[in-house]
Amino acid sequence: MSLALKNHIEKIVSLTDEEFKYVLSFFTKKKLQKHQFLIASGAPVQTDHFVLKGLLKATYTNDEGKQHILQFAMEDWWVTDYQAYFLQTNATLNIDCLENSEVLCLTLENREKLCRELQKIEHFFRIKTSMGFVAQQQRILSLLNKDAKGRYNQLLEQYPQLLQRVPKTILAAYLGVTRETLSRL
Amino acid sequence: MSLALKNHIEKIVSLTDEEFKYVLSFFTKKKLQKHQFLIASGAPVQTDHFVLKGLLKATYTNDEGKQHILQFAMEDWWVTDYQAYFLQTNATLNIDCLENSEVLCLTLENREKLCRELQKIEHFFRIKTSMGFVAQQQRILSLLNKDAKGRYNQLLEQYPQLLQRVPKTILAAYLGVTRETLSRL
DNA sequence: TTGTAAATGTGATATACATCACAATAAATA
DNA sequence: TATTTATTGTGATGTATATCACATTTACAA
Repeated sequence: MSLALKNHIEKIVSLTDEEFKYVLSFFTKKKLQKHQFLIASGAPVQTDHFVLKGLLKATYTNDEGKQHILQFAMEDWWVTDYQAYFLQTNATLNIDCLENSEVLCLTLENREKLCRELQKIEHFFRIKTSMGFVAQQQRILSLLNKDAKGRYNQLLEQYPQLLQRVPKTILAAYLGVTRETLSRL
Repeated sequence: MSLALKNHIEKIVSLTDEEFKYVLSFFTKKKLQKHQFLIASGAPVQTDHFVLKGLLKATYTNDEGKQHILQFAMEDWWVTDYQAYFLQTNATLNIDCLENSEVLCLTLENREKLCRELQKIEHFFRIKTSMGFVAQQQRILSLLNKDAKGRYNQLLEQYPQLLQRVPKTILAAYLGVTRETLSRL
């Protein structure tokens, strides 16, 4: 249900039913299977995505083939290759599904049109992005400050659900350690 | 000169002289000496800051007394303890001056008022924050991906000016290595 | 100028984590 | 169900970086 999006937006601004209907008309729904790619490195990035259902991961693979996870995205989260999306360049990230998923897609053009026409939505995205910015600062501090164990414990505290849904191999790639190290706790 | 702020904003939206005059009326100017604190850990965070002149660092000090640098801020950059600013809680960061500095201060109340009254400004902050978000994702990838040398080289490439203005001891705290390691390149 | 503090370089050693290797389960798929 | 493929644990060893210690240089202040 796209009610999820309405509830999500209304945590920041309230919308009439007509307004929300209008907002929703700018999105398209997409269903993906586990292991399917939402964004493939090298390809243009058309859309940002609000996750209705499922779980995805955004990863960067370096020259030596080592994969690092920039973010997870589950229900009510947004995910895309933001650098490529905002600058309209090709993706450097891969985003794929850890579970069957369902997302609402928003092109940059539609996002900007929506923000122009409904200041409430521009407000929503400004506040949302500010909160995302703060969350990322916390992640940076965590990487600077804490060792593997500390980062693992913090992740458990913040997102205990992830532990149930994601294999440890994958968690390790998010924490920036090898699966062996994580296995030894 | 606060022309710097006008030019800065106009990279994203254009403002008439009257509009800019109005915008500027929401800011207050503050001058600081080298070593002076703009934000002190534990105290409330009243304002966000646009740097007119000088150089500052935002740091987090952990339980063992080790200091990590979350960001530098020089001319045309914005800096505050964003978590504390947006959530109106006490600072967990310290922000102090590496050089004599001059900043324009904007309270959260004024920021929100300005955004409400002038959509252009809400647009400006939305875009600005989105770019900041992207820059931080790059920093996270750099911390996950690169070793000390790689991160150092990237910093040199991105901000060669910093090298002239900041002692290596301090750069090390930004890169997440000890000064000894950085000294050995 | 002289004295004190900050910044830098370098050695010796310790440690967290990576890497490689292999085995044991658990889960997905034919 | 059987067969393959992913996930996890654990040992042995290597390596980047931390830590501690001390000397040298540079900046700042009395």
